[in-house]
Amino acid sequence: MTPAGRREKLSELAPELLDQKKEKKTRERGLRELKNVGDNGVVMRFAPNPSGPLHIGHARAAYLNDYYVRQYGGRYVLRIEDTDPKRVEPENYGMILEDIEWLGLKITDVVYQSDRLDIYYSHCEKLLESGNAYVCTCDSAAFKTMKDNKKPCPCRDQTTEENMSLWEKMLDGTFPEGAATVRVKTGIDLPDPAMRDFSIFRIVETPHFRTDARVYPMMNFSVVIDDYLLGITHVVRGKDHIANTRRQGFIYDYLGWKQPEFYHYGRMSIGGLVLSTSAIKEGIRTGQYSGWDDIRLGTLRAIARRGIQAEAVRNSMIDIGIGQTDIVFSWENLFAENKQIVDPVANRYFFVTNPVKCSIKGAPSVTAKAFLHPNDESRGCRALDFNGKLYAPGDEIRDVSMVRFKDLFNVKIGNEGEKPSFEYSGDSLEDARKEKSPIIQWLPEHGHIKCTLMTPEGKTEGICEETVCNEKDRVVQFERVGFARIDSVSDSGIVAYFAHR
RNA sequence: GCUGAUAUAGUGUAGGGGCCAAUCAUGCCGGCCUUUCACGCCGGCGACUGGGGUUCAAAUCCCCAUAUCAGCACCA
Repeated sequence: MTPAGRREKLSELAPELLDQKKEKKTRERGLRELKNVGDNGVVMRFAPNPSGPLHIGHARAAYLNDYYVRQYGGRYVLRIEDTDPKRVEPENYGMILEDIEWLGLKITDVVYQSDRLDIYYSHCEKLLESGNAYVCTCDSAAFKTMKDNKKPCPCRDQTTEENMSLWEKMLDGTFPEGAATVRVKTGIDLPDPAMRDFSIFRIVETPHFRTDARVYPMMNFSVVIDDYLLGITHVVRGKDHIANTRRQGFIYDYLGWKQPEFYHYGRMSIGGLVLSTSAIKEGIRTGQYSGWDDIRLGTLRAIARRGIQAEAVRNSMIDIGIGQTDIVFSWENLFAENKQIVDPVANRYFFVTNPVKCSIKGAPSVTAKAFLHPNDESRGCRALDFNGKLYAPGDEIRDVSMVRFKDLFNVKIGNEGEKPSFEYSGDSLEDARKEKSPIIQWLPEHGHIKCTLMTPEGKTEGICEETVCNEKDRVVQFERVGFARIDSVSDSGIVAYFAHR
């Protein structure tokens, strides 16, 4: 029974089921509800540290939080966590902002932690004064040994006055880097070693280009202060922070503050890809990668360059959701999302690899018309002139006796001695179908341009239609090859980056 | 080692005691449509980690095992 017949039959038997079916189809993707959402919606945050541009892992955090802000309304705070002078570089700030722009996040507030050191200091002093923190001057390795054996270090018993004076010495430069740290008193005999008297401030002598401090808060401290002061209501972050959440709980308690709601999603590994910023940096330095947007990388700028749309990334991330299961990121699924977005808009063009110039005997000179998009004829056609000769894909005219050049005509392929010969064989599409001739792409003798198709595996040289020059920065579909973003157009030809089939 | 988390088709997800011989997407296979091996449409394939327990009833609750992951940094 044909699909139409089925539908007709169903409408006779049970018309209400037709609607049901449609409903299923349009089911929209979504995430689970958040707990304790107030009348004013939510305040969420995205908090990258500026050690490099954003990558696909950041996109998950960014979009998950973004989703809820859009869902419930409220504010979305971008917080630049730049409290490690050793890992912040000026150019990264700009790249992060660009990446966020590309992602299309609904950011409402932007704060830099390096602007807020005084706030952290004053709250640290509160903890010191209430006896919930102390300045530890032990060697870090020695402390670790004591901590591992549930033994308190001598500094733990210092008086408030002693702690305050040591704190002053941290700030005024008396202590060199590494000589002192502030610890929260959580309990040195806690069953979980990760909870025991962890550090909340340290001395770093490396200069910071945005501030001239030498004492910096540790993430577990600054995050608590900021989340509370900025009114963050819900935090969605990776499960690598699950211990941090519990650590931060101590600080919330000591300060008498209520915690936001926390959600921790599972680890996401990205198959066959270098994500570590330090490794990428090294690769760029040695010339192994062309830059942060080298298409072999998982940075957002790299996947953007390949023609992956931000919306496709968003859909993928929402689809993955906030489950705590560890997952393997699927390029396949991302590509499918991207295709859904890009297919209706991408113009179609011919791309020919390994081009072979063919003279077609007995063929009339014609101008072929091919739709820019087969499902939207209103967009018009490309015109491809044929004047006796054309370029055919070398690999596809071997071992066949007849082909149809798409939108042109049929050609019989014979073998005269060593060289194949080509003979016009009519315009009839039916004939080609009858013969089961492959329908293949081709390019005019004049009116084509060199085109290099870049893929993560390497480059493919070929030629494509001249008018592709007008598609710079857009995604096109090279028929039977796949979708690609036109990256550059010059006299020497076109460079396109392959996205996916 | 200690602490904690998680385990549903190849991949990602839904389902949180009976409506589950388990959802949806992707993938793969077959068909239809088509001057692309695209898109669209139709059909099919494919999974509850294992073992105990609770219960009339367990993918769902409990315990154990196994596996994986995370944290135990003066990084974030």
